[in-house]
Amino acid sequence: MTTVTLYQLFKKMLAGMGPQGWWPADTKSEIIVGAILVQNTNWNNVKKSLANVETSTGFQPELIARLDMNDLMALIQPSGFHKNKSKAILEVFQWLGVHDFDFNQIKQHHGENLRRELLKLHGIGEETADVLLLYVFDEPVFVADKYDQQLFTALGLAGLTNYRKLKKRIHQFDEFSLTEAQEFHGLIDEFGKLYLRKADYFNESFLAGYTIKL
DNA sequence: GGCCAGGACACCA
DNA sequence: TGGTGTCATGGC
Repeated sequence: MTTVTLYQLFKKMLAGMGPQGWWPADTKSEIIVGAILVQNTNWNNVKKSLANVETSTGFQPELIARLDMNDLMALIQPSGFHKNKSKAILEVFQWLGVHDFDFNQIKQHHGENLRRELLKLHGIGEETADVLLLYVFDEPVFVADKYDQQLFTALGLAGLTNYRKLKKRIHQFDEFSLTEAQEFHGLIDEFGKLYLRKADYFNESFLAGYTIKL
């Protein structure tokens, strides 16, 4: 058994898998729409919806904010939950529009309250809020999604049964730069798809035999 | 043909 | 706080 720190785990995964280039999108608007659409949904379904939204808006935030709810529902129908998700998308983009879709201005205006403000928006929960902080607002935060919980459980930690419990146990995240934090989340999710979907897969991975100390 | 995917929310105890 | 049902679609 080899014990690693969180940052050592990141380096190990980066060496084992290579850079993942997350988030896979060309614009911040595309990241936001994708982050909402992917909630409990396979990315392949999300891609169909993203293509529809791109065709109709070019991911111009002003156009997305002005979409008719029914039109938006039709565009994102392939990725499921289109009623909830269309509402979430419109709320977020109308909220962004208050500050002219200027992400730096929004960040400055809300300061330390940015995460709390994001959580007030309907359809934005803890994970999506952290994803937006990490990939849209350039804050090096840790995203504690289901794959993270499974990974850290496989690495020997007990009791990580939900988002907050894991999030609370991550103290020493300061050593991660922004790009490293973005890469780390991508690595963990891609690792999860390969090695965590079934119980035994982890033991076949390059992390078998490792434990983590937080 | 059932299961599930890069969650969130309302409702309940 | 913590657990459960619901929301929808497409791939396997």
